[in-house]
Amino acid sequence: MNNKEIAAFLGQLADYLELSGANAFRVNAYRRSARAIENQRINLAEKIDDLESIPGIGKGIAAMIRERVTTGQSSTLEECKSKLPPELPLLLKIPGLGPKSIAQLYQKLGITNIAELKQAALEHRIRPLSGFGPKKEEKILAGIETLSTRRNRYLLSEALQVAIHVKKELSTHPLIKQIEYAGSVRRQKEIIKDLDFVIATHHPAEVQKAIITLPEVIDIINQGETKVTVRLSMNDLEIDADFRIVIPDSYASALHHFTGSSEHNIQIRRQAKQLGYKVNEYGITDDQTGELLTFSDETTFFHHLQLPYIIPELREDRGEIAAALTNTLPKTMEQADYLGDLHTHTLYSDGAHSILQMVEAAKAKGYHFLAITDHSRSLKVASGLSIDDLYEQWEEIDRLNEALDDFTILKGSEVDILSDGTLDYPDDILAQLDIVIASVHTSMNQDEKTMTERMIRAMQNPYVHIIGHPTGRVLLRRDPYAVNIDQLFQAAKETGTILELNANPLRLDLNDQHLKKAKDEYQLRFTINTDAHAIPQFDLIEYGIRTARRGWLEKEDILNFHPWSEAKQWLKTSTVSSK
DNA sequence: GCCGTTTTCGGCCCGACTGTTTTCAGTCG
Repeated sequence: MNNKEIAAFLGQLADYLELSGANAFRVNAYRRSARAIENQRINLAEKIDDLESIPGIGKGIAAMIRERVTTGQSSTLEECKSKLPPELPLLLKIPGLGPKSIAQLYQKLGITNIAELKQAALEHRIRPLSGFGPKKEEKILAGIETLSTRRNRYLLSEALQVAIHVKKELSTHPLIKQIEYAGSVRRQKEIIKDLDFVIATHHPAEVQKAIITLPEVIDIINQGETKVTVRLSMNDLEIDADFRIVIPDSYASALHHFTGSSEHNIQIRRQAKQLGYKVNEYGITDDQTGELLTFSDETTFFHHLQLPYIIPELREDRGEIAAALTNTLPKTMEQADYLGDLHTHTLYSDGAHSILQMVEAAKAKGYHFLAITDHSRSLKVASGLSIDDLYEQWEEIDRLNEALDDFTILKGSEVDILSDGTLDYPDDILAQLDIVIASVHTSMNQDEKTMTERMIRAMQNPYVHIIGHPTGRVLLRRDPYAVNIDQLFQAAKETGTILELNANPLRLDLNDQHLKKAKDEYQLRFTINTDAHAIPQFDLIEYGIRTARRGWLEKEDILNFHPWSEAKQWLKTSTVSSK
């Protein structure tokens, strides 16, 4: 049983407890413990006797985890399940419905699932309950409809496009002093549910009017004095957006507050409390004097809490406050220092541009090197290169390299890992390449043992330098391969194989949490590449770099931030290598 | 249920908005 499963188990307990009217702090204790476990570096099953050393886990929860891990059962969970219908927690997903309302619906009307709730609402049977009325009834019906029909998860790249556009539209407004998108988009999370904006103005009423009359607004969901929620439609994409309006003095605090994450904010407020302060979206209040302090920017806000500036990407309550207190935050990498892409495709396989065109685009971005890594021969759907094609490509690269100063084109391949873990080119061919990325593109449904062994076998090949998109997920479309990530990392460590962070916003693979784990527990090294199939995709590197920041990586950990003469020393060396 | 430079009890982050109320509970972020 892995940490994720244990965390899910505790989350399930929290849901049931909440629905049965348990003390909110007790419920919260379960949720906190679930979160603490998700962030644990060590597999809990191996730490089963020492669970109480994890902050947030005491005797009670530790005992429940032990029972669940060792027996596969949980008497507490069984008891909860025997008292409440199994589908009741699903009602928590309906917007506007919380534990109190659901408990009442169950107790008074015997509602146990969404279908029954819908029926009761349509028959106006929920109206007489205390706290319910016609509007609530309508809201519930709308919520059920939304749940079943509307898309409410977006790629970072999709959400960011809307956020940037709206920010630009409003920033020209004469009464808006400052505007920024906040929330998960600013933290660069890979999947976004809704947008958040913070606006500084002395004229909230006029600004509100400007917001609700934006051409993208198709629905006004909430409207208060300082907060308005709307539904936006742009590029065939509909997404909710919260706007928070504050006076300019409060802007920095509000920006921090609405950037979150909420778990990060809780930790910030705890830190503040220890210093005798109270933090809210308007500023920091001194407990002694009652004075509200405001800040010109987030940096001075953090400094007042005796912390260095923490970049938004790190604000996930994964230890950033503790690291800030000890000055051990990762050094922030900048895109300007990225020296070259090591995973790109050209017309030779399924790319859209020639080698020369790709090289010119790379030079224009200020790169110093570029690896051409077209697909290998068996990947027919992507026009994989035969060995003869490869020879032809090498000649072209040699010719181009001769004409280039201060730029190096590397001969590479994204070679397929065949279903048995062997590679799609023979070793004598691989040995002649500057850079070999091995990737899985076929038989993606193998069981965990088979897939893990397959990938490890590929890493054991002395000519494989990098594993491309190691988990194979495609966000919102395809699950990762069934691969044992710890075994994969261990093998990478033993074989000296570098793991890729594929920067395409559909992949972001490895993800932030994997990166942190791979660095902390296995001291691995990484490469960030776009996998560009066309020139504009070079720009996707920004998603990779920001995901790497979320994974607590630093320049030093990443191949692409080093000059090629240095970077190539990182690659696995083989005695038969011709290089 | 967890926790302690406020230490074994009594707190636990903080505020906006809605829809229901007749002063506020519930939900959300």
